[in-house]
Amino acid sequence: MAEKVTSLQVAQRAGVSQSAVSRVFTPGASVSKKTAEKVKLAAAELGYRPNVLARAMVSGKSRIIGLVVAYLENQFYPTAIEKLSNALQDHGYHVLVFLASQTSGNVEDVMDEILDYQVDGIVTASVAMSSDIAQRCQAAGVPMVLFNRSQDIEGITSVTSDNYAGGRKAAEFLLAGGHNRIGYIGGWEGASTQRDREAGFLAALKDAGTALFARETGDFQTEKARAAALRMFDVAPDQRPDAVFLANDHMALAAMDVLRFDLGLSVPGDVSVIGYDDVPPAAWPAYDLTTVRQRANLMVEETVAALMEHIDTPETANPRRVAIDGPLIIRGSARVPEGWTK
Amino acid sequence: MAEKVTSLQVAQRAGVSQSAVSRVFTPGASVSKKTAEKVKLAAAELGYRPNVLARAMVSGKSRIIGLVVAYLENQFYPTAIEKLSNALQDHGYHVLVFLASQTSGNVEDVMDEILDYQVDGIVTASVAMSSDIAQRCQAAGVPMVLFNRSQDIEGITSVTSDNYAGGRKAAEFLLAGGHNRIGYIGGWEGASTQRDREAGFLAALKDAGTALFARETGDFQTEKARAAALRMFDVAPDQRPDAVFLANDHMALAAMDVLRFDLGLSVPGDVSVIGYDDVPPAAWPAYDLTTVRQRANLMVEETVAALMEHIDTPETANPRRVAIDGPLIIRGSARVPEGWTK
DNA sequence: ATGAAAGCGCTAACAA
DNA sequence: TTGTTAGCGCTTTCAT
Repeated sequence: MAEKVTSLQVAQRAGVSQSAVSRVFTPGASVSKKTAEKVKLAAAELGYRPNVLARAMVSGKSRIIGLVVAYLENQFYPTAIEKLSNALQDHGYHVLVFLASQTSGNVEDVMDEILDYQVDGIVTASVAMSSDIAQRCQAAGVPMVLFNRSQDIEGITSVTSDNYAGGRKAAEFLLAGGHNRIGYIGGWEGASTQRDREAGFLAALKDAGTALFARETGDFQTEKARAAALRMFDVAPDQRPDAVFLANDHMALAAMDVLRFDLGLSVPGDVSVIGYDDVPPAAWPAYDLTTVRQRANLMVEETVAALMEHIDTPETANPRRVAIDGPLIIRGSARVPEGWTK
Repeated sequence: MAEKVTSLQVAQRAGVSQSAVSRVFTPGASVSKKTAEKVKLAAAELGYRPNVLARAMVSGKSRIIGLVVAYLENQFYPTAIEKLSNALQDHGYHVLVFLASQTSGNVEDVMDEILDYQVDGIVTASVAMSSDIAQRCQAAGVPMVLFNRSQDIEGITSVTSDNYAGGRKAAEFLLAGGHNRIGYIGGWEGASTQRDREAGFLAALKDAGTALFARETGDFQTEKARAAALRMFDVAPDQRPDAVFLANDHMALAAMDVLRFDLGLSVPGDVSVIGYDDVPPAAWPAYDLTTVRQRANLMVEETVAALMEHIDTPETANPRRVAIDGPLIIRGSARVPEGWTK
């Protein structure tokens, strides 16, 4: 079996020094055309490829980005991971995945593990971040960007959609549709997405002089969202909201099922439903969910750009909080006000 | 800012040799209780953590598993990745993700990149594998297991569901339901899952003396599956199949939408539909899809077990082809034959 | 049980 | 442009 081929072996075969080989495989190095060719030939014959780990040790750059994810149930994340991983591959980086679930300890432990791998940067997708952890990364000189979460921590870059504005859009649409018994089913209360979406939603309601009619929490989970929907809608008709905004599509889809199949209500005839994310199933005809789109492509682009900037030019890179505006995608699950078009 | 702490610094602070520190952080090494305590204290004070990359260089074990994925559209994969990553974390490994998409070159290039990272093992999820590549990995001494794909290559371990048996189950259920104009919409023809599912399906049909009524290809993609469904069902009623089996749920969901919303047909009144995978949306009331379940948990367990075996005891580990039987989950999208129960 | 010393495969000064 | 030399931070003999 073909054993590990080192740069030294290539050097010997090509009749050059080991460092010459190293130079040939280092983008910006100075080598003559002739040497380069000799080396490349020898390398090809031997099947040589540089050892990334050895390179990482001496150069201090592993070309690995640590990605911390909490859960993948919400389909927004798989999509985002795919795009993120792709974008980073184009920059010569690869993604090392860390799941911050119960079985593997808490976020703090995970961050330690990440740092052990000498990653060049960290992306946390929807994970609560203590300022303590953030500081440790900063101390270690490892840039971090929060994806789909913002945090009130000085000097930490985050990329989100404009959740506040998105919440407003949902409310304005419902208001324009003539609804006046409007409910809200929130996500996990610790999430900035939940807070900001609700804040925008409530602000727009308030601006219109309307009070929230009902509120429940679904914790971003299917079963809890179903339970929340039942609590809110399995009541006397005159106690029932005529519209509901849910903090994400995942919950909105579950709520639509409860409304239509458990309670026999019509959507949007009896109740208008709006979600947030615009995950693929939201567009499926069986749901046709009106929702605020998160522009995953843009969010990923900004994330990668920020990360590269922090890695390449740490001195000049300044932390920022990017909030990307997303459109309300008008479909059939909420009554369409006069003058608005799909 | 806290600079990088090395084992040497810890050693000096603890008043021991650098190798003593190494031993304390190496599970099976011999250190006295006293030294261990001194070292641990010093390490804690300094915030020392071993550098995984340096360890990998000398030990030859990176504790990194390369994962090659083609696409994450099919929701079976995100789920599987999450479980896989979790299981590997419990064994002290982490997953480095490689996407084998167009933008990043073909599978071959990706495999080279993976090997550059000195991974201890490779899992390929639904990726076509040439015997050439497989051999290169074997030559490099890196164990590989194929997840959800089998391949006719000598000596390569794969873990799949029992797709042939699953295909049979779908056919038998449809047959028992009294259907006699049965159609099949296949996935990407290069996939072993597609081939095996169809082979089992056709075999059961043949056993019953029934011929396939119609066949189309959906390539495992939403849009192509929609188009295939339209070709198959947008015809004169007497030319229309009364049942259809699709090679995965992703396509089955799309087909149900076409049937009900584009063509105004009733499911299962006019047409029975069966899918394969049992992804979460299959259970949603709006679809309530009858489907063959892939037991992701078991598949992941087997994958991890095989991988660990190949890594820990390469001599005694023998390649195997694991096919895990999965039940037919009877829901509402296909007529339930007398005597069968949900 | 512990320390000294020799690398793992590579990059990055530094000379030449 | 090239070769020589010195490490990167760690594990692992080998003595002691």
